[in-house]
This record gives sequence, structure tokens and C-alpha cells, in this order.
Amino acid sequence: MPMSAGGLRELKKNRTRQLIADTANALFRARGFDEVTVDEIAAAAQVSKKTVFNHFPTKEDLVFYRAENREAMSLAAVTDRPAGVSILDSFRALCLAQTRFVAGMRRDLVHPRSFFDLVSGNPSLERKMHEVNERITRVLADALAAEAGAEPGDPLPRIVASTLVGAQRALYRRLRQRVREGGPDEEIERAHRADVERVFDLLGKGLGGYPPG
Amino acid sequence: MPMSAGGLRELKKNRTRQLIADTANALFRARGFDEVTVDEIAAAAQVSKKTVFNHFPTKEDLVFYRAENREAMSLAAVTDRPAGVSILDSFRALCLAQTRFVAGMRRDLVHPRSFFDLVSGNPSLERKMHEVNERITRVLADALAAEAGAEPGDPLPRIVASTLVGAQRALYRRLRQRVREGGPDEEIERAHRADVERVFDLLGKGLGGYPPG
DNA sequence: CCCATTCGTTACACTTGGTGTAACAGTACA
DNA sequence: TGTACTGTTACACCAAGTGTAACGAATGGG
Repeated sequence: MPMSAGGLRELKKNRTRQLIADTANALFRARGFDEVTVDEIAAAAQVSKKTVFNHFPTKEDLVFYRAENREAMSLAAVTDRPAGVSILDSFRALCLAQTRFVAGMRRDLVHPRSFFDLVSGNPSLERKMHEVNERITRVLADALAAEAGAEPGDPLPRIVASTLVGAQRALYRRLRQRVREGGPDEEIERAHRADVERVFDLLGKGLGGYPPG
Repeated sequence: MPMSAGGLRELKKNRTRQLIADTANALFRARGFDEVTVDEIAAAAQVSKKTVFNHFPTKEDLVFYRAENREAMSLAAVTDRPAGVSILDSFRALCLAQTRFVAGMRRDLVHPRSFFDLVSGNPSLERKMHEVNERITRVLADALAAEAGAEPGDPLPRIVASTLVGAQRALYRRLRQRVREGGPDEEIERAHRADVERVFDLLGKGLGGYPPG
């Protein structure tokens, strides 16, 4: 018999999972990823090392356990867009909406190590990040191929998806940089809007004229 | 005193390096990446495990030690192109020229495991592959930014670079697929040319109209 | 030709990420 | 209450990768 989703067992399991992830991230932020061993995490969470690996296949997964909704949002921008809105426009809107992460970015800045401090400069975490992006690209490419009715093996959907995800990433990074540099929210939002327009203007008109001049 | 580049010491070192790489790749192709331990490689090459790691920082590097010229070629397509040729056109030419790898692809097919069989399906090797691509993208983005005179932090060069590298990869993969499916060289070349034109036509005209219809 | 230096290599001990297994303990359910 | 389930545990184990001191061949100067 399948267990009820709200059962006590499930509850405890989720608590354990959350406890492990929180403990691990607190340690990572305090001292850095490589300077914390899984044995330590297990000890601090009062759990066996094996239990840690039961919940998270690799040590890197402990850092990325939150970022699972990015995929859903990007996919929704393709599949759930209103009639008459092109994919490019839908993605532009998605990128514009990134300003809603500004508050979180600011909060992250006060930590001794922000999420991105943790990731950037650490090879295994950067690789994991690429993995996540690659996965999103693939999901998106599949959705595009389905909508376009592309024949199997057609490289176009993949290329479009890779471009859109690349643009999204670059714009997000740029936004984070602006937040780091400081300034009022309105200023940052205005600059970000300009960035998005520039990028999607280029993508809309084609790359043939780049660089200009 | 710096040792002369053609010294006996240097020669022996290079021989050792080559021996290790060849031994490792022969074992990998025969039995698969995960099924061969570094200890085995060292034993087969009659060398200590430490020496293997002295030459190749990670086990994955043993597989990728050849692919270092891809970066140079992509970069040259941007920096060494004739006057009056756009970057997009230069990259189209680069992609068209990929047909020169067809012979190598055919040769690879007869092995029990081709290079790509080895990489695809193995998480750590796929990650390493992404790492290589990421590096190429970054180098390209820097060159583009320099040529465009972009201000630091401008996301455009990065996005263009990511798109170009993405297109190159997708077209290469498509070409490999065609080779796997068989057929005469002329047929494959013709189909590849059509692929390249379709992709660069889209990139030139802009993504706004994708998918068509 | 000999001597001192350099440096690639080695043996060895060690750390750490990750797995396999069998047993234990609390939950679900009849 | 009894039984099947399942998350957790202890423990033994494997493989990747590092640090170190020492060995020995290549090198270059006197």
C-alpha cells in the first residue's frame, strides 16, 4: 500500500532532509565548501554519514537543493505563454521579472559567503551549476522541438534553447553585479530593463550585425 | 638555468606522459571509464599512481588531453578573419569546415567505444566536457568584448559567444549523428551544408520568428 | 671527468567522497 | 496485537587525489 503523503514517516524524513541541508549550508557559508567534510555535516546534524548520502547523492547536491524551480519557470515561459506571444517575447518578460530577486540578492550580500561566492571559484560546484543549466536547456529544447514539430535530430531547437538560457544567465549575472555595486532599487531596475531590451533587441534582429561599427 | 626544450629529460617526460595517456585510453575504450581504476592504469603503464596524477590532475583529463586545439580554432574564427567578413559569417565557415572530421568520426565508429560513447552517459566526463565548452565560450566572449569595445560587465558578448559555441556544438553533434546513420560522404556533406545554412539563416534573421508557423 | 644541482619519479601513508550490506527501530495498517 | 514496510544506522570497503621524503638519472659548471 502506498503511504499517505502527509504521513508521519514522510514528515520525519523531510525534517531530516531539511535539517541536513540547513546544517550543511550553515557550515559551508561559515567556512567554505571544501573545508567542511561530510563526516562533520553528519555529526553536526546528529545523523550518520550514510543518511546524508541517502538524501543527497553527492556533496554538491547539498548546495543546490533549492534551485529546482528555475527549470519549471523557464519551461513555463515556453509552454504556458498566452496566445499570440512569441517565445522570444515570453522570455524577455521572464528576464525582466528577474528584478524580483533583487531583495534576495541584497540579503545574500551580508553573509560571509553568498551562494555565488560559494559556487564561483569552486570547480566541482561550478560543474554542478553547468549541469543544472544543461538540464534546463535540454528540457527547453524538447519543448521547443515539440511546438515546432521539428524532426528528431534537428539542431535548431537546441540552439534556440541554448541561446535563451544563455541570455537569461548573463542577464541574471549582470543584475547581481549591479546589486553588488549598490544603488537604489529603482536605478537598478531601470538599468536592468535597459540591459534586457538591448539583449532581446539583438536576438530579435539577428546576430549578423554584431559587433556594430 | 632553464633546461633546453629538446633535452633528454624533457623527452623522457613527454614519453611518459604519452605512454600514460595512451595506456589509459586503450583501457577506457576496451572496458569503459568507470571500470578502470587509476591504479590499474599506473600498473599497465609501469608507472606509479602518483606519476599519473603528476601529469594529469584528474582521471578525466586522461580522456580530454587531445581536445586543446578546439579553443584555438574558435578563437581564430573571431580574431583572424579577413576584413569585411562578419563574425557570424566566419563562424558559418568554421561550422561548414567541420566536414573534415567525418573521416575521423568513421574511424571512431569501429572502436568498441568511441570517444563520444565514453563521454556520453558518464556524469563526470560530461561535466568535464561542459567545462571545456565553458572555457571556449569565455575566451570567445572576451575576444568579442575586446572587438566591440564593450564596457566591462556587458552581457552581450557573452550571449553572442554562447550562441555561437552552442550552434557549433549542435551542428557537430548533428554531423556525428549523420555519420553514425551511414551513407556516402557527398550525401552527408550536402545535408550538413543544409543544416549549417538553416541554423545561420535563423541566427542572422533573429529568433523572433521561431518557431515558424 | 667529477661534483653539485635539478627535477621527474617513486613508495607510502593518509584524507575524503561515496557504496554495499545487514541489522535495527519506528511507522503503517489490517 | 502482529506484520510488513522503510528510513536510519554501524561497519567494512573502494577509489580518487594529496603530501612528503627520498631515490636516481639528466644537466651543467669547473
